[in-house]
This record gives sequence, C-alpha cells and structure tokens, in this order.
Amino acid sequence: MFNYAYPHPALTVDIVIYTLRNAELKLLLIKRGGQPYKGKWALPGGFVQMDEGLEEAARRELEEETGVSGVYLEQLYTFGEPGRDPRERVVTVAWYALIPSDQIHIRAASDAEAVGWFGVDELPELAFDHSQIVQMAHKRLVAKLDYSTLAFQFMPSEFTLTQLQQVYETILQQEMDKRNFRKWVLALEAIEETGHKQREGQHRPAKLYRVKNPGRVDVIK
Amino acid sequence: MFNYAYPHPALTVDIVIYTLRNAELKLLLIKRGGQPYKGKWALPGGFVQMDEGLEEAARRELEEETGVSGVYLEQLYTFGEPGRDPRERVVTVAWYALIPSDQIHIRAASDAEAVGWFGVDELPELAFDHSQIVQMAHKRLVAKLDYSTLAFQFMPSEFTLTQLQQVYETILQQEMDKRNFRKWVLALEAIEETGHKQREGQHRPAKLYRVKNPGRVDVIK
DNA sequence: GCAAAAGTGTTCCAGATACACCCATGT
DNA sequence: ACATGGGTGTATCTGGAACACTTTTGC
Repeated sequence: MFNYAYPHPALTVDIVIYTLRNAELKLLLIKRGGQPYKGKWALPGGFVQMDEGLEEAARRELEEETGVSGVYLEQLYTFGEPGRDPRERVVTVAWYALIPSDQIHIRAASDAEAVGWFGVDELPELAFDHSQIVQMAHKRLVAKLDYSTLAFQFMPSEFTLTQLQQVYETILQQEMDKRNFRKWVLALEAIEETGHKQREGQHRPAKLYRVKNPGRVDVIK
Repeated sequence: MFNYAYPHPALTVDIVIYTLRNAELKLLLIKRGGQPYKGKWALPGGFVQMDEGLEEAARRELEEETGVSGVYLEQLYTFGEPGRDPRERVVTVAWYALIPSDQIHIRAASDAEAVGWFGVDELPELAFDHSQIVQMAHKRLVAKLDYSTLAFQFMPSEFTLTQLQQVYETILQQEMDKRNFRKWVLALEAIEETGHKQREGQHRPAKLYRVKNPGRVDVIK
C-alpha cells in the first residue's frame, strides 16, 4: 500500500505507433483483455514507473509492444479529463512514434492480447478517449510533414526518390509532380546518393539515397 | 490519507504567463515562501484537484494569480523526470497563457508571496526545472507567431497597426518594414477597422482596428 | 510652420507550380 | 521491340523584400 496526504491521479503513457505498409499509413492497436472496454481496441500504453522518466516509459512500452528501439518518438499531448477512465482518475501523456518500413517485425504481442496494424482510415471503435488522441496525432503528423523533415523517419536505410515521394503522397493524401518533388527534396540537402542502385522489374534501376542525419528532424522553410 | 495499490506521482500544472508591457515581453513569477528552493522565483502553478480537468486546473491557477479569465491558454509540454522535485515524484503539465496589455491588474498575490513581472531577457534563477519550461514556451511562442494569428491574443480590444507591429518586433526581436507589415497583416483578413481613431500627441491620428474573431487562433500561410 | 507619427505603391527576386519527353533495363 | 518505371529542364506565377515620400494633427 502507498499512502499520500492528498489524492494522486494514476499516470500512464499511450503511444500512437505509425508505420507505412502497402502505401498505407497504419497504426498499432491492442485488443483489451480486461475491463473496462473489454474486447475494444486501444492504443498501446501503460503505467509510468516511479523511477523512470516519461519518455523512458514511452520507449519501454514501445519496445515491449513492437521490439523496436531508437525510433522517432515525440510527446503529443497530455489528456486528463476526470472520468476518461471509469476506474480511477488516470492522466495519460500521449506520444507518437514513427517506425521505418523495414523495421516491422512486431513480436506477436507481449501481453498475449491481440495486436494489429490498422489503416488510419479503417480504424475500429477505440477505448477511452483514444480516438481523440489518434485524431490529434494525425493532425500533428500532417502538419509536421509540411515544415520539417519528419517524413524521413519512415524511410529504411536506403530508398529511392519515388519511395520517398509515395510517403508524402500517402500521408498528405495528394499526388505530387515528380520533377517538382525531386527538385524540392534535393534542395533540402538532407539526403544523399549512396552510389547503389535498386534493380527490380523490367525498367531502369533507381538510384538509392540515404538520410544524412538519420536521427535528426529539422524545421524547413 | 489516500491509499493506492501502486505508487502514484503527484500531478501539478505550471503556467508561463506572458504579457507585453513597455514594449517588452514579460512573464509572471512567484517567489517561493517554503522549501524547497525557498526564496527562489518559480512559475505560478499548483496541484491538480481530483475533480477538475487539466485545462480547468491551469485556468484556476491563472485566475488565482492574475485575476484574469478567458485569455488564450495552450498546453505546452509535460515534464516528469524523476528527481525534478526533491520531495516526491511530481509530474507537471506546463501551459502558457497570453494576456492582452490592457488586462494587467494583477491582484497583488493571492498566497501572500511576492509576485513580479520579469522581462524575458532579465529572468532570475528559477526553481525546479522551470527555466527549461520557460525556454520551451519561448520557442513555441516565437514559432507560432510565424505561422498563426497568435500575436493578436496580446492586443487590447482596439489597437493601431503600429502597436500590432511593435508586438511582432518585440517578440521576434527584429525590425520590420512598415509598408510590408501592413500589406501582410491586412491580407490575412483577420482584423478590421473599427471606424474610430486614436488621437494622441502632435501628429496624425491612427485608425483603430479590432480582431474579427477574438478568441480564435488560426494557422496562416 | 514645424515636429511627429500615420499612411501609402512599385520594382525586384526567389521559390513554387505547371507541364512532356527521353533513358535504362528485363522479357 | 516493347513495356515499365526512372530521370530530367523551362516558362510562368506568386508572395516576400527592398525602398521614400506625402498626410494629418498639436503646439
């Protein structure tokens, strides 16, 4: 038992984990095994331990659910309306993470619940206020694509310009002109040729590029 | 006494309260009366009550310290490193607020501690990790001035274009061209003439403007 | 009539947009 | 040789930046 002179809320982290697959933006959900919202899908998350920082807690949960570490993770917003959890007062610090398309080898759920990737336009009904969290994450993601190099966080270590363009087109839901896109993205000077080429299909091989500073997200314009 | 099966952190809100005075960006600090950091300056804030939302808690603290309500308030970031408060684990949801220059009539401190406005370039040493919070708030403020109509939140109900320009110049710390500024700000179509004029000093009176949607902050460009 | 801030237009430059054909490869 | 996606250049438009003089008022 832990005693306090004043009441304390419980504190959790929840994570919107994005990846791109089959030219679709997807996020990871977990089927709840217990009450409340039993059987509903929810964002991965959990309680913050007393000896770990908030980002640390988010990275721990991220790794528990996906096995990945070292990916892009950003604090989104903190939700704490009384009543958002029917059991007790729970405040959650929400984060979002971007996983490169070549790092998806999710361990089939640590907690033995069902885990699944859902296209952002085909989400099931979510537990708690999680659809509000997802909505805010999506808004942030779209906004940041426009004024930062965030999109590069989705790329594998080597990629073609066409693949990069598809990332933008998928998330922003609009087609772009190939020549203008290439001029723009190369002018950023944030990627460079690797010297390798990708040979596939009966057509000209594509030059492969890499991100110059893989960890880094810069503001542009 | 309140008992929990698992340990819970304490939860607070802290607020960076900005205003403009004498063409200087200032924020409100409170001198701590008790330990820890006794005698140091700190951001206004306090514990979140169990029956109030996070924004509600922030607005309550804001009103307790300044007497103002209905001003712009935005969640900034949540800080929760273990050890940021030496007494117990405290997680704080940080906010920032903008107070129009005509609404500053701070009640001389509710909690009987000293309260004061400090220019952002003349801040004293701060308690806890509050200088980190202030730094982040300032970065957000400057960034948002560029891509939103946030600056209008500092304006009184009627103002001249010169006054508005001074707000931008003060916060961004750079001079602007009068003609370009006016063209730009009028093209936003977010302010309109009131029909009144401000007469003062031995020169031509200035047209007065008002914000069309006083509560609203829009993304621009 | 003079001091002081208000108000106003044009030119120039850079970055974004629109747009169509040739290239390298596999079958 | 043909099908497939890779790769490239130019003209135009638009929004931002630079820049100086006239107007209205109080004293």
